[in-house]
Amino acid sequence: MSARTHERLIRRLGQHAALFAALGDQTRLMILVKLADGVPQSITRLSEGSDLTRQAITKHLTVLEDAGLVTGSRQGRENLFQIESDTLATAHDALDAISKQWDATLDRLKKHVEGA
Amino acid sequence: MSARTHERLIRRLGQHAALFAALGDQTRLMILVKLADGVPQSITRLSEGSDLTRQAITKHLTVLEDAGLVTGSRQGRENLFQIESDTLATAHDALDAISKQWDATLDRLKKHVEGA
DNA sequence: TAAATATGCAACTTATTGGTTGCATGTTAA
DNA sequence: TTAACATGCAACCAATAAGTTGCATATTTA
Repeated sequence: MSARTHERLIRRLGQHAALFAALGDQTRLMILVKLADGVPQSITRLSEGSDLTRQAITKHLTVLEDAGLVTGSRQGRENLFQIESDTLATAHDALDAISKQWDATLDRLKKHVEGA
Repeated sequence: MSARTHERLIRRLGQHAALFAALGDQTRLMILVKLADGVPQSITRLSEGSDLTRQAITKHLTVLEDAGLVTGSRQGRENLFQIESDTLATAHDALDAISKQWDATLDRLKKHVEGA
């Protein structure tokens, strides 16, 4: 691996880490699940049924928005949030990158054991 | 959604959150990448090339192990760690669950717009 | 216009995380 | 049997995260 390739890898890891960190909270996953039906929802709406305060939910939404997982748009007195499926796909691909590398190793290993 | 289904969902979200949280750190992703070539490596080995202390790496390995992403086994005076690809697949599936729900919504939406 | 609604902003508290240093213990090799 | 090596354990520190309360502001609606 060249030095430049290595640098790129590091940078990408940083972005991915931020993404996973945003996903690494039960409340935030719950918010994503609520938004996964495609209907944009207000902060108050997203707070309903939770035992947390509206402000806590707002903070979580900020984290999700910074990670690019949701976007909010002010609509009158409401701030409607919706999911960003592309970013979700990015996280998906990051896991693929690691697991595929591992799978490739597994293949080589299997062939080796089989005497191929 | 029934109350029991809802409980299960919550429990699963908790597990998934822990998994993503473990993935949500640059140093830990780096460790996983190092282990992704399939060769079990000692703590000292995994610490080489990092500007962190061995103990810091040890802590990260503990987090990864608690999340089920790696396992360590003592071999003489070394503790050799290797990746657990199944757990990685679990995280993968969790993202699938959310993004597929979103994709389904998108499909319905598209059909609706197309007047189908 | 006045009341109700939805949100934003800021200060503050507590718990967790990421990191360190120092020292003890077990293992291998000269 | 020492010396070198690999790790484990514990105390400690600084920064960040998660949550709260209180108050201000903008937007509807009766």
